[in-house]
Amino acid sequence: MSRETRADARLRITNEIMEAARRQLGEVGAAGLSLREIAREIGMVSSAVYRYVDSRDDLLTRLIIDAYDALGDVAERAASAPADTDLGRWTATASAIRRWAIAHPHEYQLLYGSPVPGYAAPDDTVGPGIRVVVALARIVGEAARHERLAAPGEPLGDLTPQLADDLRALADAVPDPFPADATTVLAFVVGWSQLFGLLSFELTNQTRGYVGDDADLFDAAARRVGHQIGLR
Amino acid sequence: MSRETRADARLRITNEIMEAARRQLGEVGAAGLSLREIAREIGMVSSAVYRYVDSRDDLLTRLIIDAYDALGDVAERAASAPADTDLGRWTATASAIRRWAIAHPHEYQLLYGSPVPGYAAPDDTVGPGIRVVVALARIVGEAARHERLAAPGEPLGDLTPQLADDLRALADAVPDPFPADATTVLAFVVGWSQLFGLLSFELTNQTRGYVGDDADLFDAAARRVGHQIGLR
DNA sequence: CGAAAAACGAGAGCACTGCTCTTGATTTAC
DNA sequence: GTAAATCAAGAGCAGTGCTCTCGTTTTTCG
Repeated sequence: MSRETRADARLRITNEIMEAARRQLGEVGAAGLSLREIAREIGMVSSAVYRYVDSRDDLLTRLIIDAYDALGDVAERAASAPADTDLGRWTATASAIRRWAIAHPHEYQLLYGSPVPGYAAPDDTVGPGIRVVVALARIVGEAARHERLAAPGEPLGDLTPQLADDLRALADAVPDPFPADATTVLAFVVGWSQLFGLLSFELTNQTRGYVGDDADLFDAAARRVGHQIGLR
Repeated sequence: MSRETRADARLRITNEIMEAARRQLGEVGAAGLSLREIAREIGMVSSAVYRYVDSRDDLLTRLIIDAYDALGDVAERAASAPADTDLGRWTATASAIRRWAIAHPHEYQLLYGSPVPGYAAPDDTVGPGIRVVVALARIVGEAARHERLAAPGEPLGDLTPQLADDLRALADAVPDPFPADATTVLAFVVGWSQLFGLLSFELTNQTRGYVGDDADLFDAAARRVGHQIGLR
C-alpha cells in the first residue's frame, strides 16, 4: 500500500472540491452553490474545505476563471480553424460561442449575467476574460492586415472626435494590432455586444417564441453584424 | 383620534414593505434582499411580513413588475416625445433606457441580468416586460407606415425561408402591426439586442476603459443600429 | 347588539447557509 | 527524533427563509 504524500493529497482533494463545485454550478447555478453541500459530496466536514478554499468568493473566482478559460478555448479554436471566408470564420466563431453557452448556461450566466452578490471580480479574472473578445478581434485584424476588410458601408460622420480617437486606439491595444478606422471598430463593438446581447436574451427566454429556430436567428444576426464590420 | 380601518392599514403596510424592499434592492441588489431586514426596517417581526407577502419570490416578482413598469414608462415616454427624425426618436429612446439603467443598476440587473436563483418568471411579468421592446418596435412601425423606412442596405439573401417567415410574422404580432420585410425585422432584433448587450457590458464593467465616454459610445452604437434598421 | 369568524403581531423554532475556533491526530522538516 | 506544520473533525455564532402557535383586535353577520 503506497502512501500518498501530503502535497499529492492536497492536489487531489482540491481537484475533488473543484469538480464537485463545477457539478453543482451546472446543476443549481452560482447562487445555489453551497460549500457545505460540496463538503458533503466529497465526504468531508464543512470546516475542512476551508483548508483548500479561502471562502465562497474564492471558489467563485476559480470557477469564473475556469469558465472563461473553457469559453476562451472554444472561441480561439473556432477562430483559428480553417475557413473559406473571413465572414465564415466570424459566424463559425459566434456559433461556437453560442453552443458553449447553451451547453453551459450557468457558467455563461456566471460570466455574463449579473455579478454575484457583493462579488467584485478580482484582477485574476480579466486576463482569461478578454480571450474571447480578443479572438473575435483577431478575425477582424487578420482580414484588415490582408486588406480583405470592406470599407464601412454608410459613413456616419457623427462620431465625436474624442470617441473616434478612442475607437482607433482600441485597434492598437489588442495583442495583434491592426490598422482600422473608427467606424470599423465601432462596428466591431456593436457586433460583439450584439452577439452577447442576443445570446443572453435567448438564454433568459426574453425572446420566447419569437422565431422557430433560435440558432437560425443567431446565425443570421451574426452574419449580419459580421458583414457590417466589413468581413466578407 | 380617527381609527384606521384594517383595509387601509393593509394598504399602508404593504406600501411600507414595498418601499423598504425597493430601497434595499437599490442598495444591495436582489441577491442581498432580506425579508428579515425589511421587517426590521419597518419595525415588525419577520413572521408578520408574511401576512403581506407570500414569499421572497413573491416579493421579487412584485419588484420585477415595478421595475418593468418604470422602465416601460421611460421608454414609452421617450418614444412618443416630439422628435425631428425617426432616427433621432430611436436614439433618444435608447439613451433614455440607458440613463434609467445607469440610475437603477440593480433594478436593471433584476430585469436583464441572470435570473435569480431558482426563480421562474411568472406570467405576470411578461406583460410589463414587453413594453420596452414594443415601444422600440413602434418607432420602426410608425416610420414604416409613413413610408419613411429606408430599404435594408445590403441584401443578405441567406435567411432560411422559415426564419424569414417567422421574422415577417413578428412585425404583425406587435400591437400596431406594420408591413416589413424579413431583413428589416432582423435588423430590428439585432439592434434591440445590441442596445441591451452593450448596456449590460457597460454596467458589468466588461468594457472597462474601452473609451473615455461610455455615453458617446452607446449613442454612436444606437445611431448605427437604428440607421441599419432603415430609420432616417 | 353580541357572538362567531377572520385577520393580525409576536414569539419560538426548524433547517439551512458561510465562517471561525479549538482539539487531537498525522505528516513533514530540521 | 523532536519540533513544526498540516490536517479532519466538531462545536458554535450569526444570519437567512419559512412555519406554527398563541393571544389580541377587528370585522362580519345573525
